[in-house]
Amino acid sequence: MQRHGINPEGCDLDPYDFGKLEKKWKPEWERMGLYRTGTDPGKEPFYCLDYFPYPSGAGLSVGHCKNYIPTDVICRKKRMDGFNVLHPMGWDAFGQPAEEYAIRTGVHPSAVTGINTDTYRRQMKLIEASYDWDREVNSSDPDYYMWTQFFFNLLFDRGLAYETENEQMWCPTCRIVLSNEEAAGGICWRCDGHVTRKKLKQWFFRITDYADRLLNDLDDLDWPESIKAMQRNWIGKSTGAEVIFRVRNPETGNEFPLPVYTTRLDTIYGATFCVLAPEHPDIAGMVTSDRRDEVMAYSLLARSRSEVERTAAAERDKTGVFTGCFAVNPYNDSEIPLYVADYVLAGYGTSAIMAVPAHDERDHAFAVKYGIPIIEVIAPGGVPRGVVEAAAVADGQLLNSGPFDGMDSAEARERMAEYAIDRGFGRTDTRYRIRDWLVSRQRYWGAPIPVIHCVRCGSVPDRDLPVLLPRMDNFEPDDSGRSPLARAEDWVNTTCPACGGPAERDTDTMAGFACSSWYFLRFASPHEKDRPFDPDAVRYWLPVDLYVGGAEHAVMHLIYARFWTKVMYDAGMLDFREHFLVLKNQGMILGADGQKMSKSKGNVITPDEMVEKYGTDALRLYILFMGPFEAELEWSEEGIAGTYRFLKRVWTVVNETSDQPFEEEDRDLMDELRFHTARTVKKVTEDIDGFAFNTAVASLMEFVNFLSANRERAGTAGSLWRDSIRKLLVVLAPMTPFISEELWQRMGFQGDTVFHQQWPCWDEGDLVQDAVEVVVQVRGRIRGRMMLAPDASRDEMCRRALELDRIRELLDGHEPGRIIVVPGKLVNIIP
RNA sequence: GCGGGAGUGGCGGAAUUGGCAGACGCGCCAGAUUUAGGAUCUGGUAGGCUAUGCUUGUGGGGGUUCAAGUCCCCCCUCUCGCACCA
Repeated sequence: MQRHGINPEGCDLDPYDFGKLEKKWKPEWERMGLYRTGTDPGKEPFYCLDYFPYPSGAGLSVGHCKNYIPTDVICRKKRMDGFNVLHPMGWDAFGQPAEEYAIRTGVHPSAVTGINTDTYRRQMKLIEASYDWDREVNSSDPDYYMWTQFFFNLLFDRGLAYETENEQMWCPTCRIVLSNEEAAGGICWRCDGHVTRKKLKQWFFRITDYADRLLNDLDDLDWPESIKAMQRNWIGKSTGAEVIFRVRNPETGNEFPLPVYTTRLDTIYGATFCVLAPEHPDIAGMVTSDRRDEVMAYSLLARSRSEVERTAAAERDKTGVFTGCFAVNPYNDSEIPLYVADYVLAGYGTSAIMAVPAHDERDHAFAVKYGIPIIEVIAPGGVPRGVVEAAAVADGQLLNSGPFDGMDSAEARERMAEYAIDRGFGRTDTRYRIRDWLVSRQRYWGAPIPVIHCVRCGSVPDRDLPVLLPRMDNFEPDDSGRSPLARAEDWVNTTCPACGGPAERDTDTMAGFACSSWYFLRFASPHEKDRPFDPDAVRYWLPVDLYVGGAEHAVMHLIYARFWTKVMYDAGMLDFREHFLVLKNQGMILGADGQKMSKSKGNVITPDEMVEKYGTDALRLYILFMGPFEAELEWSEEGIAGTYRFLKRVWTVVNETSDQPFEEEDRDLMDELRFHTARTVKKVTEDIDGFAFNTAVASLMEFVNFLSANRERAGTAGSLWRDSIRKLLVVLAPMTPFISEELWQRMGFQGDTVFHQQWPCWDEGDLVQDAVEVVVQVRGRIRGRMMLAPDASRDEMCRRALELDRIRELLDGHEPGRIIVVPGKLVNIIP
């Protein structure tokens, strides 16, 4: 070992051996129960939660650490700040991958899940994440999922769960139906495959009833704007009007009411055709016999194509067919043709529209293609723009609109709605894009839907919970849309809880997002036997103070869970409407090649290999230091080597100066030491609280550089040096626990562990320096510098600046015209 | 198209009530030490020039100001999310 500094020759330091420290302190901390949830009645609660992870077979990569290490630092600091901290971990353990693996290998999913959770737990302990493992939960455990089923029943009892048969989003690869959120863009969220449709009877949760509250309550949440924007967009509130057109079949003379939804009622005099979605339920009655074959063929073709095909085709070209029928505009009794076209979506509005080609781009494209008239009815800014070439979508003044001519769009929408209400053919209406939450899944490895189907009583909730998942050997799904559970006949056949007659169990399981919609409540009292949670414990710990995870669940987990909380609030079970007050999304860690880490690309870095090579402390510190918490960053092995070197410098400087005589000889050094120590403590405190871990580490590096540069004089600063080391170790401890604890013990500081120390304060007085450098500018350009007292007067600053040789030279005898002075910082002279 | 975020050295990034651009780290260069180094230590490191100084410089172009990475206007690029939602 190379010797430096002041140690006498031959007295070698033992080198920084992270492996030895980890081996020494892990069992010691375990024995002390350092991570147990605080119960001190005199302390404030702090609940910090990481996203509920699905334990995949691949284990954790360093990317996951970007989530778990920062929250761990926050929790450790909060404990030192004197909070009772709840920092739990558990497993979102139901789900497809374990089931797929089980099908391939014949190992039961519960066994697969056990292996995977063991790996996750081991790795989380490897990076020394300070979870209270006594509170671990597992959503596939009957003690847990019986309460997921309990909440299903709660939703059922409150009229928020219903069964309906319809065309559902179906992923042919996963052989499962998907919720709207899981099939965004027609792409399956799990396998990225194209989604098709399948007609099935499924359970839904009525999340649309809560759309307005889900939208409005977003305003008060401290969440990333992007997530809030995504949720607002997903909920998609729009205000408009529903107007009833009459459809006349010229062949039969029959008339049908056709409600359409529009946000542009002001353009209704420009409606020159109407369009039904191919899925519209009443198509059959609104087609003439000569058009029937063509219309039905079109409707069938449209419905058979995947979402992605339909959207992609639609971007190229609009298609549709004439039904032979006509719709009558209730405002002016004009008769306009009725089409079926796939650019009108089923499931939104009334699945039928009035088309105004003059003022809607899509209608315009369709009208041009099929030679339909275009009538201009809006003049933006009072000037008709002409609508032959393209639609004019802006608001403006009405024309060609009978009694409404000359009105502005906004006013016209109101007047025209009143007109429709008076005459009984329409009303104002609010619509949302969000659809009800399809919750049934045709899979084995999930929480069974606790419903019994009885011919006499219908669908009856099973109150005898848990409804246990039956043990099965073969649970491979098929293309039928029937769950594998349907094959467990002994389990399926049961008796009706209402009438006692023979009945059958529902054979679907719940989507995994049901399990994760309440787990944050379970952690408050994870071992509660007779109820999902202890209300007192929930009142103490909830809402969650800090929730951290990736951005990928913006419109899935994060919206479903908010819905369940509101339902529980309505049921009187909770006294808050939102459970995640502060949400933060960590940025992804990319491979060294700038690509997403993936097994197939071979660029995955595991914490295991990094801990082996550089130690847990260096890994933790690098994750914190590599860049802003929210930023997407590339992994760099040179980077972690850098933080490892830093830790070695810490080790050296503390050990080399640990045994100092207390002689107060060097006043300058003492002042500097006080200044640097206070500045570092302040910066680290504020940066950790502000989630700016990278700059907190940078300031610690600066501080250690300062100590290192002065280590030969350490003994001349009296006890101050030792005090600075003490504070350094305390603020370093949440980030790098092992080296901090070891050096704390070596220094012989008071207390059983560095983690039981109070977080240090700083004295603002220490931050005031005797002299500060003041910049002197001429015309905004720096021409000189001078040292002055920080509280020097404006006059003194001016005088001193004008005395500088360089400045006199530049002024060349001229009087300065104007002088701007920023006290303690700068003087700017304008000649 | 709509919505969110971001453009700063060779690289990751600092700096926001407008006040020294490039903290800290990586990489690189030079030196010291070592049998050796992918170890350690010291110093240097935005570009240009006629180099103790001057000048240019935070995606581009304008503007406000004594002073702009930061504020205002226009534009470009990247990125993420949504996308025929009437």
